[in-house]
Formats: sequence, C-alpha cells, structure tokens
Amino acid sequence: MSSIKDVAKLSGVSVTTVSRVMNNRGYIGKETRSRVEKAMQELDYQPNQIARSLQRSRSGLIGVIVPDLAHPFFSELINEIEAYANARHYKIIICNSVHDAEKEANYINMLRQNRADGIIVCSHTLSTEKYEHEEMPVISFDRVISPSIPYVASDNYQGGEIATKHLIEGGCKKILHISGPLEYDLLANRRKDAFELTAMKAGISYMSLEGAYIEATFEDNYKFIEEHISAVLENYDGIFCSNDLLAYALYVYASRHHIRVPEELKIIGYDNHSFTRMLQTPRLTTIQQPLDKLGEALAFSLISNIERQADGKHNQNIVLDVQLIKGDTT
Amino acid sequence: MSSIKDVAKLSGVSVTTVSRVMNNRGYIGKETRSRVEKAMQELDYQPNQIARSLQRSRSGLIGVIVPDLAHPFFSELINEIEAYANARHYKIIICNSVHDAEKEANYINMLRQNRADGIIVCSHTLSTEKYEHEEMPVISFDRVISPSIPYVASDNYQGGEIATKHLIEGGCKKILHISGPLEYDLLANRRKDAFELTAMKAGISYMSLEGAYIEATFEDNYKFIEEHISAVLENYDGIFCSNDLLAYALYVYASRHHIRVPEELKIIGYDNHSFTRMLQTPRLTTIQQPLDKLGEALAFSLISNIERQADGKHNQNIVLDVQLIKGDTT
DNA sequence: ACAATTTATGAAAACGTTAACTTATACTAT
DNA sequence: ATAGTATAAGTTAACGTTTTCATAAATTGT
Repeated sequence: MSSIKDVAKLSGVSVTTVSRVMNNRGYIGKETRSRVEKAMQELDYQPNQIARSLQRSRSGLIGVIVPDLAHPFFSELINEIEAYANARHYKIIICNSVHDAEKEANYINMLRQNRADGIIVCSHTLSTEKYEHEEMPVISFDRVISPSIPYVASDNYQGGEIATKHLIEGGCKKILHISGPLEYDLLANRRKDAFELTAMKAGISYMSLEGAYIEATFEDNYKFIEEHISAVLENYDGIFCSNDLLAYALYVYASRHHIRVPEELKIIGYDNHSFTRMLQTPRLTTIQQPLDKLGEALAFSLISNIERQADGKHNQNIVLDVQLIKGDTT
Repeated sequence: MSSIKDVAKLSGVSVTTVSRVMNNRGYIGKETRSRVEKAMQELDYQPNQIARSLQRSRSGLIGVIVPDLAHPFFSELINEIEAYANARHYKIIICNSVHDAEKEANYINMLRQNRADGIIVCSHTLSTEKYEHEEMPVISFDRVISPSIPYVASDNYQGGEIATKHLIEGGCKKILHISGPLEYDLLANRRKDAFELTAMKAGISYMSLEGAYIEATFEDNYKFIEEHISAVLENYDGIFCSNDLLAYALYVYASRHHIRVPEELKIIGYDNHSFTRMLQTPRLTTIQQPLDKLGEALAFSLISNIERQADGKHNQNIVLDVQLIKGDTT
C-alpha cells in the first residue's frame, strides 16, 4: 500500500506538502494541490491511520464492554452507540465480558494498550476499582462507579413506580417483584425500591424476591421460575419482573399451568427490547427503556468527554424517561 | 502513560533491551531481566500497540460488516466471531452498513485506512466488485463474491430440502415458499432451488414467492404478509418461510384470522436464532443454522488467511450442516 | 594460549504521519 | 525604496516500537 512518500515522489513535492493538502492546513499553491491530488488518486492512496494515531496520540477507538453481545438489550444498545460514534468518526471495538471479571480485566488492558480514546462500560462484573483510577474517559451504563465517572441510565425509580402503580390500578391486591441480582449496586435496583415504596404507600400486600444472574435463554429463565417462584405463585395476583425475558418465561409457566393471564395473574416486564417488540403472543405489558436515546447518550457523553474543551461541564450524568407499554398481560 | 524509554531509563538499560525482555527475543542477562520487569511493574507500563502496529504493519484489527447489528441473527453471529477472534488476540471493529451501499463503502475505506488485517462481510448491499480487488483478506458469509474470496455458509440447499420434505411428509398437498429478495446472488437462494426441485420430484403442487427486503420488526413482516400473502393464503396448506421472523408474522396472521396452525396450515421457518429459541408460543418449526460454528468458521477462516504460511491451502470454502427443529407449527 | 562461539548489550534506522522551524518569493503599504 | 506580511514549500524531529548491525565480554574447544 502506498505511503505519503510515494505520493510526494510522484507529485514532485515534499511529504509535508502532501500532508498539508490532506489536512488543509497552511498555504498550498493551486497547481501544487491539484498535482498532489492527482497523485493520490493515481496511487489509490489511503492515509495510514495507525501512523496518524501514533503521531496525534488519538486512536479514534472506543471500547464498549458488554456482558453478552447476543442479548437483545445489548445488541440494540450497541447498535445505537455504533451509529452515533460512526457519525463522529469513532470506531467501536466490542468487548464481550461474558460476565467474567478476568475477561473484563483483560479487555481493559487491551484497550489501554491500544490507546483507546475511551470506554463505555455496560458490564457489571468487575469491582469498580479498576475503572476508578483509569486514565481514559469512562462512561458507565446503569451504574454508579465513582463520582468522577458519569453514568447514563433510564429513570429506574420512575419505571418501578409506573409498573407498580399499573398493577395496583389494574386491581391487584397481592403483588410480587422479582428483581435482578442485588449484589452489584446497579441503578436497576432502584426499581425494587420504587416497587416497595409504591406498594407500601398504596397499602397493598407486597413482596420482593431477588433474582439470580440468568443467561438470556428461555430454559434458564423458566428453570428459575420453576425453582424459585412456582411455590409462591398462587399467593400473588400481580408480578413485576425486572426484565422481559423473565416475564415471558413466567407467562409461559402460567399458561402451562392453566393460570389465566391477565385475569388471574397480571404480569409486567421491563425493557421492551427487540425481542419484546417482536413478540405478539402475548404482547407483554412492560416498561420501555429508550434504548436509542440511551445508546446515543452514552456515545455522546463519552465523545464530549474525549474532546472536551476546558470548560469542565462534561461530567454530567444523564437520566432518561421510561414509558409504559400496555400489552395483553395486564 | 509511560513508554519504553521510561522503562529503559528507570532500569538503566537501552530500549532495545527492554524490547527484548518484552518479546523474549535474543539473549538477556538474568539480573537485567528482573530489573526491567520491576521497572515495568513500577511504571504500570503498557506497550503501545499502535506503535507496534506501525512497526510490524499488522494491526490486529478485524472488521465485521453486517447489515443490522440488532438483528438476532447477526448479533449472535458477531458474538461467536468475537469470542474466537478474541482468543486469538484479534480485535473486532463492528461496521453496521444498515443495508446502505454508501455506508458500506465508507466502512471499507475506514478499514483500509486503519490497516485492518482482514474483513468479514455479512452484508449484502454493495456490488461485489469493491471486494474483488481488495488487498486485505476477505471472508464472505453466505455469498459467492469471487473465486479468490472464500465463503462460509450453511448448506442452504440441504436446509431447503429438509424443510420441504418435512412439509410433504406432514401431509401438505399445496405448498408455498417465501424466499428472501433474489436480486443479490446469495447462497440463501439455494433454499428456493431445493424447495422447487423437492416439490417437483414429489409431484406436489407448489409455488415460490419472492420476499422483499424487510426490516427486522414485527410490523414490517406483518405488513408484508398482509400485502403479498394474505390473498393467496387459502390456496396453501404448508408454507416454508426463508426466515423465522417472517414465519412468526405469518403464524400471527393466521391465528388472528382463525386459521389453525398446524391443522389447516403448516409453517416452517429458517434460522433458529435467539429470538426463535426464546419463543415458546408457539415453538416454531424451523431449520437451524449453526450460528456458533458459522461464526467460528468465519473467524477461523479469516485468521488462517491472515496468518497463512506459504502452503496455499487457505482458500477453502466452508459449508456446514443444518438441522430440523421440530416445533408446534407443523 | 588463541580462535571460535555463546552471551549480553547498545546505537541507529525504520514504520508513516504531523508539527515546529526555516527559507524564499511575491505582494502591500508607507 | 524598503520594511512588513502573505503565500508557498522544504527540512527535520518526534510519536513508540522493533530490527539490523555492531561491539564486547565470557565461555568453550583444541
């Protein structure tokens, strides 16, 4: 592949001049410019970004760390991140931590060595310390890592409140919430707080159960329902699941056991990602996280941070509104 | 961030020696090695991969071009590609062509400029010429681009045959196939060939309809069914859809119009990606493409090509077996 | 005892850019 | 006419590595 030197030689100028033509910097004679441009065309010259990166010490690379790339939630989120980043000429390197702290640490190291310009962390395995002292700009999704690391999230408390109120307004008297695993301090846990507070305020009988970490497969979710929920299921007439895949498994469990949804049992999920939107049998009632805006906010926030002027206003957290999607299960 | 020079200075040796310690090349004194290693630790030294890439003219970057990152088929495929590539110390840059030829061309340019080591093309917009004369190793998914570019695919003819036979064996007398768009010469079109040949051989009444390109949303698929299929639906008792999302939309259409599946109409899809595996209402009968093996084969094939020794055996196409998944719709 | 080899290290060039200095000519204003 | 500036282009160092070449001491073989 031809280099700037080849272009310089062919057009009979110095490499500096070629560089100036490329970057439109400084003065260039009209005729010189066209000679250089012709040479670039002739050689199909592609400026070497690696050399540029080394020189400018900016790689244009953004690492996105997710726990599971094939999960509809994260694939959609990455889709949005990539679109925004691409429009701003950043490249996305995907890092699939597979819920494994060691893998995550390796990815961070890799991103350091490749001088990535920043990291978006959507994974929640690693103890947060590794990020706290990171030199690269980091944006976190749905988690408070440290005061210096901005996060982007949807309003989990609001979501929990809307979901709970929806059940209560639907006439539920005994409601259950199945949360995500609580061991990490995720903002998603605010859904549980909202559930409990809202139920309490309404004077309704309620209960919260902690969900385990579950692979995004139907079988795992169904097994969880069988093992941890089935025994207490008859005690409730409304269940708020912290994610749609679990809610769907619960629905399937209920229909297989001839519990009529929504008449005997109302189910509301959370996320409304592509799986849920595709699903029509039943259309799940759920809380929609604005995945498009979340992805955009993550990319926007990180890039502003990378390119920040010295005005210091780039460390703001972003919290976005959620929305009730009324389906057939409530 | 500290460089090799800092390490050299701190340990009182030359940069060459530090480089030798890192890469385990040449002779190094025992005591020197430990001094250097201590210095690297002390400085939290991270070798600059950008500089390495420039020097070695190998970036370790692989570009993966897909039409839609959020589609369950592609997100799963990328997941597998990434896993295999990561184990071999390659990094994946994702390129979302959004079915747009211009965007695709821009991505290819970007990958050229970043001196990516190779490209995996799962997108099918661009006229194939742009790839034919590409210097980088290219592997194509499900499409013949040129004799010099190996492809990876599952056995589409086999899949079409299995699906068609399954319908016939289930007692269908008048069968329909809805293919993907035929304008690109994709290997997926072999499913149609198989359908027609198998039906003909069996002496069964059959018909093929060309599907349009459809966004991976329920609404688009449903609209397609309404506009192009509903009018002729009653003529058939078995339909083979070229993808699961369309098959599901068809199922929903049928149940909304009180056509009993599978009694009056049998439906078989294609792919068995994460959406289909998650879906239990109904469990769709479908042909499973081995996404895990396909992803691995793509990555393996590309990487062998990148690192090829001069034995010339690296341009082989890979075709993998598919499998019938019997669900409730046949 | 002395040549050959093994071991250990360093200096300098190269990879492909950009940026900070130079140099030189042509125009402009007084 | 002459200093000042706008225009045009080249030289060279730098970014952080690896690699080739060179040098020298220590070890080995006869």
